[in-house]
Amino acid sequence: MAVEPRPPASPHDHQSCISEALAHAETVCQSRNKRLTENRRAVLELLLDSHCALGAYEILRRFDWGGRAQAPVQVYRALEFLESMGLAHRVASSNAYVACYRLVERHGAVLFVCKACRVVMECEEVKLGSMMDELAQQSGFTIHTRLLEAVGYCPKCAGEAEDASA
Amino acid sequence: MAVEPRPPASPHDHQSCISEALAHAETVCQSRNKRLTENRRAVLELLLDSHCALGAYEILRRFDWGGRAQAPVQVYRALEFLESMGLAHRVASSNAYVACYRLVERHGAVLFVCKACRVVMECEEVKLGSMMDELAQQSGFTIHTRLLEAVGYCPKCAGEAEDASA
DNA sequence: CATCTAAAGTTATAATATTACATGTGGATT
DNA sequence: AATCCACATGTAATATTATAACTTTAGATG
Repeated sequence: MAVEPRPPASPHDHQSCISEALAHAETVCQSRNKRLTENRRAVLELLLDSHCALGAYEILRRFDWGGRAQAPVQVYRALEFLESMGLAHRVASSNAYVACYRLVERHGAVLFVCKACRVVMECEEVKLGSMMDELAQQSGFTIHTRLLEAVGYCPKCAGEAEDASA
Repeated sequence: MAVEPRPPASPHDHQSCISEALAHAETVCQSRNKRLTENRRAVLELLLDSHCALGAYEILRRFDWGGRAQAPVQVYRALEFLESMGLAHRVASSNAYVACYRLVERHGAVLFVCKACRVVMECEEVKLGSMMDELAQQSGFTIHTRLLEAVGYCPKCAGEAEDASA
């Protein structure tokens, strides 16, 4: 259960990080016989751009509507699709959405959400997930989806908070 | 990390379960020098009544306003207070709120939320919590709050789903 | 009683999400 | 190519969830 190799707070080749994620998205969709349409792709790109949790209406505002009316429902539809493909995650603690940069199909995730800059760091949830399954089994509960989040400060923002108080 | 001794799906003495929780609430508030006012207590009682996740507006509708205007903000204020005291939890997966029946101060929780009947079963999160802490530490993240939920079917509703399909 | 603070009251509005129905589009089938 | 179908999009309206700003009240304390 190691931390992902590409923590957003540290420097990385963001362009290739994005293009790899997009290529992966294409693959995932093809393999499941779904279409990564223009809208869906555009929303994914918007999300991929920032490593941050964005609200649906923030996406809506940034979206290039090309003359069409701004329609929340379009954004939500794209998000729902991306989630179902494992290409984005809902950040329940802040009613927001974040792109997934991991090139892994069908996975759960632990999300570490920074209160200050909204960056989201994603980790594997294999061990945590199976522990929850165990707990569930003990009580006869049937799990469909798991939600694992922590809210706090990313390394960068934690450091800045320290500086300010010093 | 055993399942709580009072799983809501199984029969229990609900009256004493409620009154114990209320007594505990009084104690907690006193020990922290906070007031469990009428409003706060009334919202807590509403929640305690059902073992279920209720939306804020559901609480608002069930609330006895005694001639006053129905005000969402009052409900949210009470909920915020109860949460801060560890007497209720926000159910992030469904934007709802549930009473806490555990007589333990200042605790995290794993919530198992039934999609069908909305019952919430709460477990300790000690082990899961410390695993998350470990993960966080590895990546330099500072955790303030954790969110651990599973959505699925409680034993009762899972059974019914089986019956229906049989 | 004067004063201070936490809580409640009131009104308005912001932010998030969904429903319903019409229209378009790409791919398979004939 | 014409037809059909499933899926995706377009559009409008509305439901649901949450907060902001400001006033008034109630409880504690000197």
